[in-house]
Amino acid sequence: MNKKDIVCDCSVIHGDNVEEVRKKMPKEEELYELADFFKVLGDSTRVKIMWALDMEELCVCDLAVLLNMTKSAISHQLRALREARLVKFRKDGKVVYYSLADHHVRQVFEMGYQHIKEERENNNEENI
Amino acid sequence: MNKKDIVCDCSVIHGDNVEEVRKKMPKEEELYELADFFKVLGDSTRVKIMWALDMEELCVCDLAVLLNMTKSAISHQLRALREARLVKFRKDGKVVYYSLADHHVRQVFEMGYQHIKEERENNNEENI
DNA sequence: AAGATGATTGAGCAACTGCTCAACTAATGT
DNA sequence: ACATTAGTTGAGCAGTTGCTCAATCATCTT
Repeated sequence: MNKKDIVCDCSVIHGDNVEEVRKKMPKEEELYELADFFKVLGDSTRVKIMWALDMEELCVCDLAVLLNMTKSAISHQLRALREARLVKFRKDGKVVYYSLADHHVRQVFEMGYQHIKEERENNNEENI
Repeated sequence: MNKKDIVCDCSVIHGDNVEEVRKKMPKEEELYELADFFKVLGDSTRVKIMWALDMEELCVCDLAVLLNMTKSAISHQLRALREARLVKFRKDGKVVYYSLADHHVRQVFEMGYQHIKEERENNNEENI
């Protein structure tokens, strides 16, 4: 009955709420996947790459020049983006062209951008 | 004129595209902020907390019980969420109640969830 | 005032991340 | 065949992150 006191050093305060939420929560596995999805977007280099690819299909070299980084560094990050299925690529001779995998991602992306934009505006007012 | 060969060891392949993209890119500062925003969501514990708070206002203790973690661990993560302005809180006596700060966040959240759901379905087909 | 409890905090440690460097593959051109 | 160039990869290192533990704060109860 006392499934609470395994780790937490407190008496249950709102047991009913907790149980209700527990029932409605998505599967552990899905939440991990969701966190991983955001984790991939949670790096400034990858954000820049994604933003660039949102505008134009580009090769590794282009991205390296654009972001002033080595091809190696870019390639490592592209790997993460590939594995997360956020970008796709095509080969043409020696050159590998990358582009966004998915319109969905762009939406999440732009919504996040909108959010921080609004945050900025709210901070600038600073008096309500 | 040769702003390219600072770091990258390759001749510019699509210089025009690169310059075009460079012009259109948001400010460095904003991209960092955007990455930080996603970084905060990019952890399974924080995702769980956010998901729980999306359903119900909860206190630290509730969250600790729900996720079977110490109050300390939860509190540390709530701090990150607070600083990123993703959650807000109110105090009632000793108890601190947390809830989502913003409807925006929920949207990003749910869109991300939808994305990984679709990914899963596509993977299950595996033959087109 | 003293004790109990919810919550926060800082130090410290193990695990993870992002870059560099060097080695490598693959395709092109001579 | 050889050199060149676009891209990938693995090891290694510095910096970051998420948890634990102990101490502390804040509020309620007695």
